[in-house]
Amino acid sequence: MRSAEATRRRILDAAERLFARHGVEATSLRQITAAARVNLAAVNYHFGAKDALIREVLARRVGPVNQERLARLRACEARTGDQPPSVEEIVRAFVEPVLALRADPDAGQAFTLLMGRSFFEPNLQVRRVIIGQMREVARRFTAALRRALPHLPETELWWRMHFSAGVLAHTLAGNVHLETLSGGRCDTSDLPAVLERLVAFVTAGLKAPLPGPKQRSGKRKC
Amino acid sequence: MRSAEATRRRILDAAERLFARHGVEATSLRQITAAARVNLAAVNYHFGAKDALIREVLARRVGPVNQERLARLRACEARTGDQPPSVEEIVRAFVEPVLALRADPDAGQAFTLLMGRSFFEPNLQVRRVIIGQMREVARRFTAALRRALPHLPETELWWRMHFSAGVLAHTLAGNVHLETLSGGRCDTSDLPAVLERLVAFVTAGLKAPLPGPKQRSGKRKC
DNA sequence: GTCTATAGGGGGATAGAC
DNA sequence: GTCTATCCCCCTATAGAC
Repeated sequence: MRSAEATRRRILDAAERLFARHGVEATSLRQITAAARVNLAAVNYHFGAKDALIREVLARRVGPVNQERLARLRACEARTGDQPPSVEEIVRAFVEPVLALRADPDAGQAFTLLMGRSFFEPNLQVRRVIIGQMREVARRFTAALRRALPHLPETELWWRMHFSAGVLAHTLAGNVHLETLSGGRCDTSDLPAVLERLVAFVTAGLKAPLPGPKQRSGKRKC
Repeated sequence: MRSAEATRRRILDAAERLFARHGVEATSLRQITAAARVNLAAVNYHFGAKDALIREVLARRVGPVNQERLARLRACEARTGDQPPSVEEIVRAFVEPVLALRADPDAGQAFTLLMGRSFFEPNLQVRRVIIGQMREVARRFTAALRRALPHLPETELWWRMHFSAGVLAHTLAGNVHLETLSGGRCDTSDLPAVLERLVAFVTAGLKAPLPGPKQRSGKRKC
C-alpha cells in the first residue's frame, strides 16, 4: 500500500524514462506500470488517459525550466539597465536551465533526451504541449535578441532562433550519433564544456553577417 | 492487376508519406496498404516485415543524396586544387542535395520531413540505417573541414558538425514550430532563401572563435 | 484508492486459394 | 504475384470486487 501521491510520481518517473528511451508511441501503459511497479489501472485512475499522462510528464519539467529561463533573462536585463544584454548572455539564459537538468540526479538524462526529441515528435499531444509552453518564452527571448541585434530584420531573427533551437535539440537528444560517428572522441557528459561549445556556436550563428541580397557568383559552381 | 514493380513503389510512396506525417511507430501496415490501395499481404510479400520496409523507405532516398554530397565535395576539391575549399562551399555541398529534395515533386516534402526527424528517432531500425548511411559522408566532410579549419581541434570540429546537423534536421523537420511561433512571419517554402540563411548560420557557427580555456568572469552572474 | 478481470479493438504476420 | 481469411498477440480503457 502506497500513498496516492507516491503512486502518481512513480508513474510519471517511469513514463519519463520509457518515453525518452523508446518514444511515446512505442511505449505502452503496460510497460510503464510494470516499470513503476504499479497496477495497470492506476494510470487511468490518476491521469485519465495516455494523452493526459504524456502532457503531465512534459509539463512537470518544462514549466520550471521555462520559469527559470525567464527569471534569468529578467536578471540580465535588470543588471544591464538601459543597454540590452549581450547575445551571449541571452543565449546562456536560454540554454543553461535545460542543460542543468542533465546534472539533476532526479530528472537525470531521461528528460533532456525526451525534451530534445519533443521538438520533432509527430505525436500531436506532444507538439501541442511544447508549443503551448514555449510561446511566452519565445516571445520574450525574441524581444531581448531584437534589442541586442538591432540591425537584424525580424524575420531573419526568427529563422536564427529556429536554427538555434535545432542545435539545442540535437545537443539534448542526439548524443548517440555524435559518439558513434566521432568514434568515441567526444565526451558528451562533460556538461560545462558542452555548454561553452553550444553557446559559442549559437552565438556566432545569431551574429552571422547577413547574406548578400542575391549573389550568383562562382560559388554555385561546385 | 498491376506489375510487381508498381506495387512496390506505391507501397514505398505511401509509407514515406505516412511515416513523415505520423512517425514510424504510429503508422500501421494497414494504413499504408490502404493509402497505397494495395493488399495488406503485399507488404510482407515484397518486403518481408515492417522493419525492412522502414529500411527501404529511408535508403531509397538517402543513398542518392549522399552520393551527390560526395560528388559535390569532390568537385569543390578538384576545383580548388591544393587549397582546401572554403567552409561555406563545404557546407553548401552538404546541405543543398537534401534541401533540393523539397523541390522534387516526386519525393516532395514528405521525405525531407522524415529525414530530419530520423536523427531523433527512437526506433532502432531508423537509427541504424541513418548511422550506417552517414558514416562515410561524415568521415569525408570531417576531413574536408579539418583542412579548411586547421586551427580547430578535432574534437571541437566533431561537436560543431554535430551542432550543424541539428540545424539542418530542424530546418527539415521543424517548420511547423517556426511558422506557429513566428505568427506566420516566416516563409518556409522559399527554398533559395532558406538555403542562404542556413548556410550563413552554420558557416558562422563552424568558424566561431574558440571559447577561452576557463572563463569564470562576471558572465555567470546573470 | 487499489486491485483483478475483461471488454473491444488493432496490430503484424502467414497459410493457402486463385 | 495477388488476394482472402485468420491466427495470435498486445493495446487502451473500464467495470466492479475489495
